[in-house]
Amino acid sequence: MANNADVEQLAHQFAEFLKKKKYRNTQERNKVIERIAELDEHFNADELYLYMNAKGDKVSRATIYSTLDLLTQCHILMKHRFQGESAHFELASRMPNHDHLICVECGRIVEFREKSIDAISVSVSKEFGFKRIRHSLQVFAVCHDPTSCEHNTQD
Amino acid sequence: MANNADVEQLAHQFAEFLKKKKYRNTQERNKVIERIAELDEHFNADELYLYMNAKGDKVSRATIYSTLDLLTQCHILMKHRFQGESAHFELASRMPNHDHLICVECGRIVEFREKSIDAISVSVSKEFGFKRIRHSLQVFAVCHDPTSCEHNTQD
DNA sequence: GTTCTTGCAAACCCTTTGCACGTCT
DNA sequence: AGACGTGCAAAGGGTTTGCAAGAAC
Repeated sequence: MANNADVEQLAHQFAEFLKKKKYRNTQERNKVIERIAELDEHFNADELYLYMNAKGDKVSRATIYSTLDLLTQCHILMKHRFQGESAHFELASRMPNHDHLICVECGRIVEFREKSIDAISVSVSKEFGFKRIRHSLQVFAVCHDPTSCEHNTQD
Repeated sequence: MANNADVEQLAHQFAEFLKKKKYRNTQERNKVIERIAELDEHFNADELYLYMNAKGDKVSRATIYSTLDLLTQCHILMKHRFQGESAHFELASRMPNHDHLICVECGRIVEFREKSIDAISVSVSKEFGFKRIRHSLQVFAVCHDPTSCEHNTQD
């Protein structure tokens, strides 16, 4: 939980977005982006809510959800949905164009980059006359680490 | 809604699964598989429930959910989760190993087969010491058909 | 001062569950 | 007969929403 990805740069990017859309630049929204920059891992709305509460920030769940939505709109965050779980978010800048390898036994998620998938998704889109925006590839598998598979749920 | 994929073969496959697992072969479960064989498209639990009700079958939502789960377990159905929507199902035999191209404007879903993705998912799994089970690739894009994009939500 | 955002709790959707009744073996 | 499956309605988790109070512009 100590990444400190360019908070300034993120805050700036967010402020620009808000201005362009004529949304207000509130304290809560700024707190959210500060805290998000501290996170290294995927997180969901409730984890962020609890994290911020633990840090003494007083931001409601409703605001968390609404701000996460804004941050996804302006591509600061990527929103993922693994299996039947709650939505997970992560900084788009953290590891561009990666996909996920998910252990169906222990829930562990490994990130990987495989550039050919990008090219494939572009060519498939073109083939059907679509304009590609992004893709999401999830590979479900079983990891080989029995200890993790027995004890962990999302490590 | 008129495919009539091998109902017999599906029913047989399901019956075998039930027997092996010592689950009971009930009227409701059989009705479900019959109706599913009639469906050409993806569907969700509620759509199936309404479809069956319209056809005069009296099967509760609880049973629909439980039966869809069994059918997924024995690989007769594939279960997908697109975006933030409800779970969608489709016959696995309908189009093996395909992935989805999704228009973010109109929601239209195009299926495509691109065999190289399978190979990639296997080699990535191996690289991390995982044993691949399956993958799910969703390509988000904008389709070029303005009419559809304006009026439809899931066509 | 007006409009947008917040916070709270209630509503919401999809899915699962508890329990009494019915059905399969 | 006994165990399991069903149907109903209620509960559950995650997310959204309505409304009154508060902050941004």
